[in-house]
Amino acid sequence: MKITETGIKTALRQHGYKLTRQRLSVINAVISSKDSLTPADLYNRLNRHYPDIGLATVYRTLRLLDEMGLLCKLHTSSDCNSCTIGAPDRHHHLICSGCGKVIDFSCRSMAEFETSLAKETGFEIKDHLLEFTGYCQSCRIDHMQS
Amino acid sequence: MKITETGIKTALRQHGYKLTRQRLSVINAVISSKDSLTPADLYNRLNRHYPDIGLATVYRTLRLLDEMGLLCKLHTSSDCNSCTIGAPDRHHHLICSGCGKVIDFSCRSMAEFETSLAKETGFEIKDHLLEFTGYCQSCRIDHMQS
DNA sequence: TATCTAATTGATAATCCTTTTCAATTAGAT
DNA sequence: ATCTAATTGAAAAGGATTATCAATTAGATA
Repeated sequence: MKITETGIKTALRQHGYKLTRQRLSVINAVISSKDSLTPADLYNRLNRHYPDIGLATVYRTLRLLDEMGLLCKLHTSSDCNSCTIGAPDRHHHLICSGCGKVIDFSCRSMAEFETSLAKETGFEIKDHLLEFTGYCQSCRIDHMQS
Repeated sequence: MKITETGIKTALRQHGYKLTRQRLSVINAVISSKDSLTPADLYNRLNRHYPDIGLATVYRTLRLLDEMGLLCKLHTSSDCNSCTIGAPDRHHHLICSGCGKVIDFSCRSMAEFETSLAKETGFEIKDHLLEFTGYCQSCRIDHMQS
């Protein structure tokens, strides 16, 4: 299920949070980005068109999204605080080491794997995090040419 | 392949690093712990028996282990800086949300899955990170009793 | 629409966590 | 035993995140 601006607005209202200009601009920046963003990335990007936004508000809005289960944090080798929009309870990402692009993928066999792993180990699995890193198609070509 | 104190000593020598009391104590603390430890955890634990060790040395030793490819960082929901000994290039962990215990597991089918995913998406996969969180066998029992 | 109130904001200070600096110490070569 | 460069601990510096607080504002109410 894709998360839209409308969906997030609804979620904010349902949680009793106000729809402010600042929150909406942060949310739109996260939604419209193809790659993952750190709080500082977001702040810099927003500042170009909206010079008065505060860094604290960026952090606060991200925390809000996180609380509502609409933010997904990535954990690449270099950075653990960048994020994308998305339900964080099941992470399935391809992250390009070249350009930072994030590709979601679905994995039907994961549930099955989880079940057999739980049976083997006696572990009650509640969540998982699965991220592949490497080079996306266009970055592979760039690599070959250089 | 299990990583031992002897193995790490050899690695230090091969990289031209000196075998100091401080390094060995940090390394032993990481090796002997069943759950993952943050730098501060390590520092506090070491301080009990070795009051003069500096926090900076703990950080420096962890970085050294990381450089040599002997440290594996975990990324649980609450914390991204705890670590265990182990090759970090292929993460396969079960992490107990109750007691923090970390269980390694092997996954034969992952390579196969990786191949088909690469074919589907054109992505050249270099690394992955896979962590399951939940409750280990003994914590499940604790939960039921309480 | 005007008014009201509590939530929200930006700026700044405070609080982490981590790295750097530097003089003193020490491992390991000779 | 001596020497030298690596290593150390303490403290300062740096960076990221959170808390504080007066001013502003969203959204409810009349």
